[in-house]
Amino acid sequence: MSRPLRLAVARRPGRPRGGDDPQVRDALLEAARTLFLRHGFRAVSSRQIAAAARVNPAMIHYYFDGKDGLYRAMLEAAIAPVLTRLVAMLGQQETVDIEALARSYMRVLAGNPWIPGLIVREVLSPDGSFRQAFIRDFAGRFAPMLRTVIGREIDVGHLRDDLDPSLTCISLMSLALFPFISLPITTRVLGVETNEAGLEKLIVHTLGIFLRGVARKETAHA
Amino acid sequence: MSRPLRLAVARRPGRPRGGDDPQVRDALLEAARTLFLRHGFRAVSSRQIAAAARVNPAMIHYYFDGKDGLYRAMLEAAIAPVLTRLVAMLGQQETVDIEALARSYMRVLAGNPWIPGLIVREVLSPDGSFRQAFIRDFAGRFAPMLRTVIGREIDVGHLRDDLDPSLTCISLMSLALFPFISLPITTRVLGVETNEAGLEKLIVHTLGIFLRGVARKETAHA
DNA sequence: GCATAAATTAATCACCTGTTTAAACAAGTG
DNA sequence: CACTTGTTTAAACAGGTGATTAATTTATGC
Repeated sequence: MSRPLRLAVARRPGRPRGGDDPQVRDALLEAARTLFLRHGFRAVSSRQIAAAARVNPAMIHYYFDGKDGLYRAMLEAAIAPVLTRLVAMLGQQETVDIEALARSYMRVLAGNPWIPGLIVREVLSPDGSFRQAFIRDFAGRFAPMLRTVIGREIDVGHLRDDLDPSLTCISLMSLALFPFISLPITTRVLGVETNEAGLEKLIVHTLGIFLRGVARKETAHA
Repeated sequence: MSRPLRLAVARRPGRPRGGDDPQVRDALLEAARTLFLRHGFRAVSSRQIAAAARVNPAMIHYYFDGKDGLYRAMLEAAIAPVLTRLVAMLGQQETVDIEALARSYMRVLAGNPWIPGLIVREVLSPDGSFRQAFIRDFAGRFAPMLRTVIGREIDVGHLRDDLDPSLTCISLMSLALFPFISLPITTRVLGVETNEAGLEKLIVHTLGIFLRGVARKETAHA
């Protein structure tokens, strides 16, 4: 029992044995993702994040140049994969099937439950700190793309010709996104189920509403 | 020029002449509404509110027992009138016209632009501090009511009989609410207009999508 | 082996937070 | 007049904030 403290301390000062370990950096990113997305940027302190990552608070400044930098890094790490996949999905194919697009979009939201929360907190909230970047890097490109696709469908005659493309965009986004951002409420006041079967029912229902809502009279939904 | 400071200070200590002035209290409530709804609870300090109200910070504790109490009072003052009106609107009439209901609901949102922001920040955001009360006092009553109304319309045969009432509720809320909470984004990426004409177009468009989406085949929309 | 660089710690910095206190002043009351 | 009550102020309080520093330990290059 000569040096009992050694066992309690996870890591003593000094350069670690292994080469360059991304342990500390990754632990900080993970803790930041959990805490920032749950409680928001201002509500979480650097000390809390460091404690959750079992790391010294000074490491935040060492690796990310402060709390702001950690936040930015966490946002990029969280958003980038999904974003690029979604944009690629829309950019690859020339003929876009709106139904398939909405379907995979909703599956992405259901598969990454932190996305709706992030959108609500950082994009839709007044003063959302990510709003500007979100508009520039994503919405600014995605929304006009979608409008173009819808406009073409209207011109071709697949959709009602009295539709406004922009407003139809909004309706589609509303139907596809809002159910997920309101999930914490609707599960409690409407008893919506979040399992796989419930998700599939939601998708089918939503697509049913939208497709009937935009279809020409002759082209009634199957 | 014996006591020049008197002119610079707006009010010296002591009981004011008039009876009980609600000036300070109201000034605090107004400043709180402006700042809280714009920047959120945590981002605004007591000193900022007091400064905006041109009042000593201690007045917050004197009148509202602290920042929390001021927040609660501000929420109640802001929500109560709209809330009671909306619930009364749904409770009075026995035969509910869904189209008229959605229409007036959207007009309320458009007429009180701070409501969408408040819902996003305090209800939909994770850790939204108003979420519990919102569910208990409003959504918990409003949503089941709406579901009942929709379910009856399905049973009567006005709507498709393969519709799920709960999911149809969500679709209606999505279509009616989301365009307003996403307005700061869509105005910039889709150029949506927010004037009276644009609002009317949005309402007509949204109702067109929804009513066609839920209508039976025979009962095609006008 | 020795100097240098990298990684980590404990301690501390200046500042801001919500709140509280003690006093000052004005009005009402006897 | 004295006394109490209500309102307001300036000042301070205890605690938390992000950021920084100096010291410490280890790994690496020569």
